Amino acid sequence: MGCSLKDIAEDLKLSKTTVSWVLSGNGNRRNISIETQELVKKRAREMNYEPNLLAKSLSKGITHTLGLIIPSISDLFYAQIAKAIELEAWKNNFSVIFCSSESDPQKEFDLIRMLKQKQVDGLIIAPTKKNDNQIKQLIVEKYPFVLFDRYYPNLNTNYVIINNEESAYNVVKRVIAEGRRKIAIITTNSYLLLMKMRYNGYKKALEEAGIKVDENLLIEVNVTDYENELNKVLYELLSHYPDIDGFFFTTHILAIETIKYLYKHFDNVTKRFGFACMHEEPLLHVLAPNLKIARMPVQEIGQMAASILIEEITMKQEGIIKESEKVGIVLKSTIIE
Amino acid sequence: MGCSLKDIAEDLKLSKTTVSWVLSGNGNRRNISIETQELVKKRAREMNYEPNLLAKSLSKGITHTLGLIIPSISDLFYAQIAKAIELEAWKNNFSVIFCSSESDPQKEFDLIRMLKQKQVDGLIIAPTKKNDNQIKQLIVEKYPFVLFDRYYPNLNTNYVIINNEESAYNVVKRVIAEGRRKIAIITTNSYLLLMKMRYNGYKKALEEAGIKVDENLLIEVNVTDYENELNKVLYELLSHYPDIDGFFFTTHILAIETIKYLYKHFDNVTKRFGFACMHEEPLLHVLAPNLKIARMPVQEIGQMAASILIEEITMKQEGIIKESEKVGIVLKSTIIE
DNA sequence: ATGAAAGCGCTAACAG
DNA sequence: CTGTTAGCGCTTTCAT
Repeated sequence: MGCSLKDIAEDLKLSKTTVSWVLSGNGNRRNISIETQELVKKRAREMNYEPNLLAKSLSKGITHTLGLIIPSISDLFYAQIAKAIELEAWKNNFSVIFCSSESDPQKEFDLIRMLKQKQVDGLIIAPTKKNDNQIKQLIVEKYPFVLFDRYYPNLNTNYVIINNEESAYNVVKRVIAEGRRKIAIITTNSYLLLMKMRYNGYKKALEEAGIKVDENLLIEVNVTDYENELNKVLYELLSHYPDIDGFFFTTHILAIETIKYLYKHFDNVTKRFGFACMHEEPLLHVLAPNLKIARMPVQEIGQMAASILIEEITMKQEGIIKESEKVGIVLKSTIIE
Repeated sequence: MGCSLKDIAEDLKLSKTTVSWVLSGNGNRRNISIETQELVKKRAREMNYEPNLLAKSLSKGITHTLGLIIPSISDLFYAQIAKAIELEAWKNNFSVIFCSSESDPQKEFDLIRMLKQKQVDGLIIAPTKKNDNQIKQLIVEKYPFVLFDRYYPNLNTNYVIINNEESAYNVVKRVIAEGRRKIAIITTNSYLLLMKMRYNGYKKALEEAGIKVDENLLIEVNVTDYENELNKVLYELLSHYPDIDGFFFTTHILAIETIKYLYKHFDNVTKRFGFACMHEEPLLHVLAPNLKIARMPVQEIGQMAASILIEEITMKQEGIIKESEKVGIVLKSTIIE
């Protein structure tokens, strides 16, 4: 169906080389006569020629494709970042294969492997695992990649994260400033460093205000089943400690579910409770106007991650090996109240 | 870095052919001795062999990659469908390159072209254009693809859509049943067939209830700038027709923005107005408990689209050409009140 | 039971 | 200015 370089060459009684030069835009640099160039281009158009990028990639050793691995593309936070990544990639003539790891280490492993086999030029990963040999392996192989959202502080990698501790601190501080004293923290995946940091921020804010940190007000739920789990856990929490007057949510998903729950079971929700959460969700602020939000700079996260990666790929491609000059970026959230 | 078939073959003093047979799992079928098979596999493991899928694809003519083109991956509706597509693809050993067209016909065009050049085995598209030559071209070329969300009724293609008219009708009917009589419709992209269908459903519900359809209550906004536009337009609408007592939104985005606006400018929003909208958004229902929703079967849409496409690709691959036996699927929404 | 060789569609060093 | 040739890594027909 599709015609190839060879077809054009034969048709024109030229060599594949010549045709290749002009069609890949190197006609002038290679001193192909203008007439020949025009001829080839014209014929290519007539024959509806489309280059086979697969063949080109195999030959040149670059696919102009990135691999993106995130917990789930249907999570708005990651979807927004994915969008920014895609845009930046498109600007640079890259496309992206997107993969949801489902927070499953095994699937993450398989995905990375598959993407490497498909010869993507680089990876952007929000890793799920605590300590990862595969990541170390990537480093050893000098495979270009950048981590975001989560990272490994003791590994020398590119990464883009946000100021988690500070954000949490700022937002909880504002809830305290409203006069709330008994603030519960709802969290998940606490084995992740970023969650620890958010907890630390929460703690710091309380301590600074002279409030004792109460372990009983720390609630952790399992992400995979939070809808059910939260209902149960919140019920217990609020019956044992009916004087709770505030919540800090370490993710927007937890905020959504909890506020839903509260609306179902309490009146005057926003009078009774103060709220703080990480990441903005469109309607949350309407529902709880007193909510303090640390808004994530999603565009920047995606844009930075992609451009850092593409930069590294390009360098590598051109043989410029700037050994171990990895870039780590910490972006700031915006506090909304 | 990575080693190839050839390396293993040389190392083992075997031919590439033999190594290829066993590593691609065809050892038995090709009568390679068990010992040789074990030997090869062992050595491959030791040498950390990973197949180059690019080369394999070029050779076999199948990439096991799909292209997905949607208006925007950061739109929750599309993100959910994308997730379902990805899952179904993964099950069948396919991966997917995702592309946001930004509702820009030119970008859509370029994306389809690029994906074809990258030799994706098939496309899943939520097309933006009214009438599309490129789509017709795909048909001529027998390029596997499936449309969803939007489609071209006069073209013989695979498609997966929902019962737009009926959904709109059902949901508006319920608002009327609550006693609302002056129901405005907020819509966008009315050139799209699916929007026309939703409008028809709205109209049908009104007419059936003996309510005159008032053109002045039909508001269309431009998606690309709806935040600003909506504010202005709603202000005017509500000053001219202060007795409006209900809204039907043809997309969840419009619902979100409008309800935000209403909460800012009115008290007793849910007493004063009845609401109906297409597609579910988590918090909307909490904010407006009287909202009638036509919930889209996002999982099914994605799952169906992907499996239809993969089915067709597989058929084509195996040379089974079931000429023009395209499948069109109309899924039903679920009404929530 | 295994291998030689051509081919997928493109690039690029080298020749002339 | 243009062509020859080998090669990217894998598959597959046809020999042996």
